[in-house]
Amino acid sequence: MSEQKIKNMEDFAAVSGISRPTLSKYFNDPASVRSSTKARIEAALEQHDYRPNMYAMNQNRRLTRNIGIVVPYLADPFFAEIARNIENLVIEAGYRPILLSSHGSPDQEVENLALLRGIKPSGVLLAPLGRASNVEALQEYCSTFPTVLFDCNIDDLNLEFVGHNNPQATDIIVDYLVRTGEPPVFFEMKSPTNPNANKRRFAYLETMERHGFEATVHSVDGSGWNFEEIGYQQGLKLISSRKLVGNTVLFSNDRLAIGFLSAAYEAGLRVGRGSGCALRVAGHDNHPYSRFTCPSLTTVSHDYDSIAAHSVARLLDVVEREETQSDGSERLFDGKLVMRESA
Amino acid sequence: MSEQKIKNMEDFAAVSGISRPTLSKYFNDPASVRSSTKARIEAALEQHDYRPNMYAMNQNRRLTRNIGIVVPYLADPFFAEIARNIENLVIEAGYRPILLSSHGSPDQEVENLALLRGIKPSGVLLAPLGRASNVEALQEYCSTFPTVLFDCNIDDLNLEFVGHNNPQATDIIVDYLVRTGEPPVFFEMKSPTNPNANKRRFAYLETMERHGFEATVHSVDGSGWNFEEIGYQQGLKLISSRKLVGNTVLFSNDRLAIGFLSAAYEAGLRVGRGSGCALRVAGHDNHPYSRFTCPSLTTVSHDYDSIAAHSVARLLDVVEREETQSDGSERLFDGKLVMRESA
DNA sequence: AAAATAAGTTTACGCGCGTAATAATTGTAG
DNA sequence: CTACAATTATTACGCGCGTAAACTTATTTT
Repeated sequence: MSEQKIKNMEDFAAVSGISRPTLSKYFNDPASVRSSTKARIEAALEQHDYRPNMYAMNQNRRLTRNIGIVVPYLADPFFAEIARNIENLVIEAGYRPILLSSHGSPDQEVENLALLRGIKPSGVLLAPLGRASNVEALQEYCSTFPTVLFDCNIDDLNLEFVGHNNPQATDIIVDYLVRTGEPPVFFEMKSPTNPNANKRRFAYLETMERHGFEATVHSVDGSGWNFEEIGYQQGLKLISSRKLVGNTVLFSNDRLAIGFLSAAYEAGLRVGRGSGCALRVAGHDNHPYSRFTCPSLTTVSHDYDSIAAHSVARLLDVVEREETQSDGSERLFDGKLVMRESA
Repeated sequence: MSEQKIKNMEDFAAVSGISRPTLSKYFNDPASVRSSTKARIEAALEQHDYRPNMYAMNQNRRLTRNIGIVVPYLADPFFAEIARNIENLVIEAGYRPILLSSHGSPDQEVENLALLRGIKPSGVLLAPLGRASNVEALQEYCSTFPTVLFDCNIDDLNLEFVGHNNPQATDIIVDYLVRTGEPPVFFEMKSPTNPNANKRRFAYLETMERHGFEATVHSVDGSGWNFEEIGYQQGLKLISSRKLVGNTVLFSNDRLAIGFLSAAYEAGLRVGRGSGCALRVAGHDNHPYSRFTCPSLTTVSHDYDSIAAHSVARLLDVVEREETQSDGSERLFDGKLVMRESA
């Protein structure tokens, strides 16, 4: 490694014997130069350790190769996992992911998009908060760059969406519960931010009707993103007041179920499929921690891989082929039943 | 909102009636201009919606006001929580956080620092992987910008560090366990990446010796970041082979304990403080999910708030006052005992 | 009110790289 | 070996903003 200080592309052009415009081309897209010169450049790069100034680079480029990823709440392992998958796919495709969390706050969500706009991203993958989102503001920003929504759709935005097939997922878990015992009651938060919860309730009601069973919905109080706490507190309340109907509970998501299982344990209620059990519990999402609850949680999994892969693929299609962005089209992936011990 | 297109600071200077250099000063630091002009600028901003081009801005600035935050594994809620706290503090201080996860990979860790170097951050808060880290590479990069280490120290880097007081934390949890029942055995991974685990084992051995008890360490197989899985699998193995010594187990971290509790439940082993219980379990970290285990997990909490606040404060001290970075100084915050039901 | 100080304006240049235009070179096909 | 196409080199300009210097205006001090 030679010790001359290479502070810009001009210097590097000098020591590498390659003209600056060609270097510029190379850094923009290594495949765009002849393979022999590519080799020469890369040899020189190993010797001299130069990296183009990112700010100067992106100032005049139309394609920054930055991809924004915005999730509603990164401290939720569910989103952390999806984000991790998406990040890797974005990197593999030769782009640079920029991961932002809205921390459950609509203002932060808008802030994140504002930041992204300043960064002139090639595209953005957005999992919106949902009903809490500031739709007008999002619309404003999302019109600035190619955007694909994932996990949670907002119809008014009229953007491409890829997500989970909530009706189908609800179907298979309800079917399973019905086949193996009593029909389930449904446990949800009264006013969930995420519209998936509503879709699941609708699907539950519909499926129950089709089966000819009476549906029961427990809509509990609580707001925010501390779902386990809500499941725990409201679960305790429901159990101690003996208002819980039936012996099978389907939760609107795994995190509520995780909290509830903790409450059931504390209340001495045995949960599971066995004969000695008072209650069966099932969830939605296949949350990373649902394997380790007591008992392990029967749930229905998102097709994480497909959702991540398809979101990224669709966005890059729009970005690379400069496709006109199709409006409001939806692509849903089926859930898979995950049978564990809780139901 | 007027509809003239304002595409750069010059245009905005024209419509706002303020000279471009003054605007530049304002955007660099709003407090650096007279309050009357600040008001005029902000009034104009509401009318015309202009934001300076971030790339052009940062190209020639020495202080980009970007703060890099690198954590080893963001899908771990423990780090997600710390990162969230730190992000908020950084924003409050008027800086822009850029959160990156190393996803458990030393290469990714180096990649992250390389990316940050390209972004010319004002400073970086780094929670390294630990023993797996590529120390030489980190050293190379961290000499480029002010860096404060948190959560996990690497002595060779000789950087400022703020973290958890592992010896003290181990002391209080062992003390508590000893006071309330049998002395604990220690459960850990055989070759943990995180040096905190080693510090905790040392502290355990020392504390046990001081108490005059015989120490027992179960060092189980397993690598990677899927700690719950390791705690579960190895826990099952230990339980079924009846090799578990004593009736009280202290885990090197909560995630292992969470997995183990799942195994114990499955094996029909009742965990807790009560008379009908076969086993007491305690952890380290006060992981966000430790409240919701069955039974809830007795553990010792990091002083999250202080660690986050102090890391940020120290970094900004160095950044703003251009202090020479003190070498290798350590600041540790005491843990707090969290008594729950598992021990 | 005059002097001293602080803040803003004008002017001008540079940052590092994108990119267009033209000339020179290389590689390939006939 | 010649003719052609595909790359690369040269040259030159612009992007949007930071910033320095000299000057002018507004505010504070005495």
